[in-house]
Amino acid sequence: MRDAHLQLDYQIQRWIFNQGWNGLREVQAKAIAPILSGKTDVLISAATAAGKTEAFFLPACSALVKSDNGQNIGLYEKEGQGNGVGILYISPLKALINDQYRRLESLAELLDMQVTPWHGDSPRSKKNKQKKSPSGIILITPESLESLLIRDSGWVKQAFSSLKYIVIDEFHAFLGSERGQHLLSLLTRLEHVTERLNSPIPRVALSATLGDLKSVPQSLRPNQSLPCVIIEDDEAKASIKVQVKGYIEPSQLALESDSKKNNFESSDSQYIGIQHPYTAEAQVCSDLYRLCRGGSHLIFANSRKRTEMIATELSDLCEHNIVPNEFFPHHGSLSKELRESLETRLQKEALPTTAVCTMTLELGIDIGKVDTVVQVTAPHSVASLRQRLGRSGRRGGSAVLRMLIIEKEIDKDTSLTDKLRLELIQSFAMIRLLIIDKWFEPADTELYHFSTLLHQVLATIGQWGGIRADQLYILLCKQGPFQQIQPAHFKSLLSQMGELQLLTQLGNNQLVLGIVGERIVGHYTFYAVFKTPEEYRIVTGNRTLGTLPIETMLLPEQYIIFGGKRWQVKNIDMDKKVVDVISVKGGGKPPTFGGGSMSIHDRVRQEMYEILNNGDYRIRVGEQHLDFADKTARQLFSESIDTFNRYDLSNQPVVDKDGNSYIFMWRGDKIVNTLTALLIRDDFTVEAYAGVICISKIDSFQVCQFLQKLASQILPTATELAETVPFKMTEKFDEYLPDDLLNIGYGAQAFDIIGLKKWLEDFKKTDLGL
DNA sequence: GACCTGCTGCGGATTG
Repeated sequence: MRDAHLQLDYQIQRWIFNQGWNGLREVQAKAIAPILSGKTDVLISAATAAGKTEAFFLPACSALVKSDNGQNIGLYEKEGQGNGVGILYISPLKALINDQYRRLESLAELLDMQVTPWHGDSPRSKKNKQKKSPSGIILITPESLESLLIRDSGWVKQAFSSLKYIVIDEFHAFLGSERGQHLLSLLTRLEHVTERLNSPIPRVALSATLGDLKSVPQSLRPNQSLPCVIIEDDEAKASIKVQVKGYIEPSQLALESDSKKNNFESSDSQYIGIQHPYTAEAQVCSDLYRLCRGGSHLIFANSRKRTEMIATELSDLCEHNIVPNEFFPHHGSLSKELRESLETRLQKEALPTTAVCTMTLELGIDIGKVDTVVQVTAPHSVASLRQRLGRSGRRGGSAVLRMLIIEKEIDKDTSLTDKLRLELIQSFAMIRLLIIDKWFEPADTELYHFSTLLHQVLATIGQWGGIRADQLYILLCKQGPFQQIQPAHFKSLLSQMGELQLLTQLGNNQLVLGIVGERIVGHYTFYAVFKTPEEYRIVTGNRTLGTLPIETMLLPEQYIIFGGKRWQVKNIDMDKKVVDVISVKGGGKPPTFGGGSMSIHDRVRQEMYEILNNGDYRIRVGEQHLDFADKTARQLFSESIDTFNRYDLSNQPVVDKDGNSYIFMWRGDKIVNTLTALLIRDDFTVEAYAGVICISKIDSFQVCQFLQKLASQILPTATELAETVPFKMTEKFDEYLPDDLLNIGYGAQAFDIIGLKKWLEDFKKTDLGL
């Protein structure tokens, strides 16, 4: 293995030597032979910054150089043509393509190889050069590849006819999503147009470490026409340090009496900011200021709204204390300029910098390592917690994670779910699953993706002009990734598309685009398969601050927080989708951002039950119990345990309170959704929050009777249950789907009938006292 | 009581 690099082209060995590297990393050495062979797919799974991209590009470029030596180069140059593109690199982010382009420059120059960044913002000149003379490496997004296939498939056929490798960066970011399904379909269509279905182009997937590696090759190439070699990074993991800090939000009553007495800065508060009533949020910001100032940190705040509030508060604290600001927000609605200036500042490491961010800084973009990662409010999944934690741990030091959790002070009005401190318990559960079990949520690769299938039908017809239904089915569902789609589903889809004039069938059985289909495919927003809310541009003077998805009504004179500062709305142009704002000092109420529902995994909820049932969240290390909670978090935990025991939740899943019944399933949202939908179907008044189902004005005896009855019945299928749900359109092209497919797709995504069945069987046993 | 990603062709203004 130590001499693995000797298999590489001499010039590439020289390049490695010139980098001053101390030999190749483990994954880099292990990847050389399978990639050079060019006969298999390869999955390279390694932690961030383990040199995955070089692990691919060094052997791949080596293979490219060798096959080019002395062959036809003179002839092609004379004709003004290249000898075809050798490597197609696909990335989920434009920013990653730009990073990668910079990193490849020196190697490409040495090998005299053309490298072309190809996305919506990359220069037309570079694309034109590549168009004239296709060769070397293209770095592209799935959407740009779609546009090439539809608008210029003749060129694609010619330019990619001798393609040697397709490499997909950040493969885990695609896995299981609509966009991932789109990508796989694009790759099949590419093999089809270049007549390579029988001699497949090797696919190389680069990914952060994944849960179940064995299942990934199936996802990388659903038709299994090439084997796959898995290369894993075994390098020792750094240690992790975790702390959970609890905060108590004073009840409304306490706040009111506080403000009457006018003692805003109460005695135990270390709050050092602008005078306003004590809130847990203010205490959180005060602690963040103290913990983060002077270092380099990431604060994940879960929503853009909270991200803005915290970033603004921290900047205000800097101003108040007359020190330079070092806290900046980073999220998807901020302009590219604001985001990039922060990314550059983090990268340079010259000034202490803390980014308050959403998942925009979770993956991809190179910002180096930071001192610590802070999570404010519980993360939505163990997988994202893990990815965020991976950003911490400079110079081989331990990764440091702080979790700040706010729970409400208990008074007479406190709800049962609030008393259980479920957000805190969820945080504990996620930390334990990550550290003890080394578990995180797998991607759901069982979904149908009908919306994306409809998109691909339109795109493929757009690409070929006309195609027969049976050819379309074979291409997309047999050779391509839509392997779960039955011919009957496909027929139903096509006839609905015909009725809506998305397509038309000609006399010779060719399907062509209909009037509506032409309009959809012709519009530039067609290429992406994912849905985006309407965005308004936020403008002050001549400067665009960024964009904001507007779901609730925004009014003139209203105050908003944006880009870490306060603004007042002056004018709203509905046609141009522009909001004019002016900078203001002083308070304001931000608008609400979007809706949506979380999906907590089964295993997280079961771990929460285990913690409460055992009365212990600590991590056992040998004889010791490691307590990662601070004093307030411990107090909140003991309140939770009190409530858990008072209602006998260990044995009793249904309890009465204030005339309502609560069902504690301790299961994931799919199973909770399933029972909720069944209760609604049978006319109960139901609300589900944090995995707890509340049924209004009914006693637990009646609920138990209903559950008993349900346990002995044959449950409806997920599709049948979906028929009872009024609003099911979640994806971009759902509005064109026939009802039967919409129900199948929604049912598979939202419900888990088997999971509910198992829970009901357990319930039956406990309820009968068995 | 959630987040993120991406996209064309062309007309007009500006610059070398």
